[in-house]
Amino acid sequence: MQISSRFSVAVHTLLCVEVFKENYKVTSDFIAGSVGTNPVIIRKIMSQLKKAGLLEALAGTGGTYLCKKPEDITLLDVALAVELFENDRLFGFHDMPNPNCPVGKNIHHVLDCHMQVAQAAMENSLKGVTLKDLLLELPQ
Amino acid sequence: MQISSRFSVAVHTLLCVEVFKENYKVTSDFIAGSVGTNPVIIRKIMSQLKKAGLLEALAGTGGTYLCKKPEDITLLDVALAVELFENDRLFGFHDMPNPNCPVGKNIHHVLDCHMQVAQAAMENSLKGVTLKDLLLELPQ
DNA sequence: CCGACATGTAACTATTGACATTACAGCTCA
DNA sequence: TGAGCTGTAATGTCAATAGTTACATGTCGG
Repeated sequence: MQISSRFSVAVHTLLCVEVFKENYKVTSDFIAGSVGTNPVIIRKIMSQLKKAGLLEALAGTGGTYLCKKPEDITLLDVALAVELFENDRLFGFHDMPNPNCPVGKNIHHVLDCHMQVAQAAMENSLKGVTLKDLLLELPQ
Repeated sequence: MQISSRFSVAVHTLLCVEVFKENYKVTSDFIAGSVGTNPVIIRKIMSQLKKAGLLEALAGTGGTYLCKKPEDITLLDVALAVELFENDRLFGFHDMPNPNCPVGKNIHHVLDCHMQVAQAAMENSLKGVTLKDLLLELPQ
C-alpha cells in the first residue's frame, strides 16, 4: 500500500511549468515526455490542479502557467489538489465493527483521534515545503 | 487512496486479545465476530503480528496472548507489522522520469527527502501511542 | 486414543483504484 | 481553414484488498 504517484507527478508537472515557461510552450505532451507517462494522465492531473486554483491552461492555443507564486504553493496544497486522501482521511477503517462488543463499539472513537493526529503531523510537514524550495534545490 | 484497513483491524485484534483474555478463549472466530469480518482475515493478520513478535497463538488448542506488555506496543509497531507501507515507503513515485530533462533527472532526488521527512513525522506520531493508551481510553 | 475444535495456508473470486491508451469534440491562432 | 492543443469519455490492464471455501495439522478433554 502506497500513496499514489499522482502526487509526485503533480509536483513534477508544476516544476516543469515553472522551469520551462521562458523557453518552451509547456504542453501536456511536453510534460508527459519529462514525466514518462501519457499526455492524458497529465491533463487529468492538470485539471485537478486547475480546480484547486494552482494552475491555468490556455484553451485551444496551449501553454500553461502558475496562478500563484512558487513560494505560495506548498506540497500540502498539491496533495490536497490531487485528492490524495479519500474524504481527507489518510487511514482506512474497517466499517463493520460489532456494536454489541465493548471493543467493537468503541474502537472507532478511540482510534480516530490518534489517526487524525498522525495524519496532521504528516500534513504539517508537507505544509512546510514550497515549490520554490524545490526549484532552488534543482541543480541548474 | 487510503491506507488499508489492515491497520485498524490489527489494532482491534490486539485490543480484543488483551481485553478478553480473562473471560474468554480469544479465537480468530471470536475476534472476527467483534471486527465484523471473516476469521481467515483475522488469522492472516495475526500471522503478521506473530512474525513481528507482538502476538503468540496456541496451535491446536486455540487462544492467543500478547508477547509484550501493552505499554511496550506502539501503533507504529502495529503499522510496520502489517506492512502498511510498501518497502517502508509511504509515498509512491512515478518510476520513469526522463533522464534527459533537467527536471526529470533530479525530481526523485529533490522530492525524496521531503517525502521521507513527512513520513517520519507521521511515524513519530504513531510511535507516541501505545496499546495501553488505547486500553485506558476504552470505556469500561 | 479419538474426535472436537483451532490454527495455518492455499486457492479462488469479486471489487476497486491506478494508470495507460484511443478517440473525439471544442477552442484558438497563424 | 487547418494545425495543434485542451478537456473528457470510454475502455483495457494490472495489482491489491477483502471475502470465502477447503483442508492439512496440531492439541486437548473425555
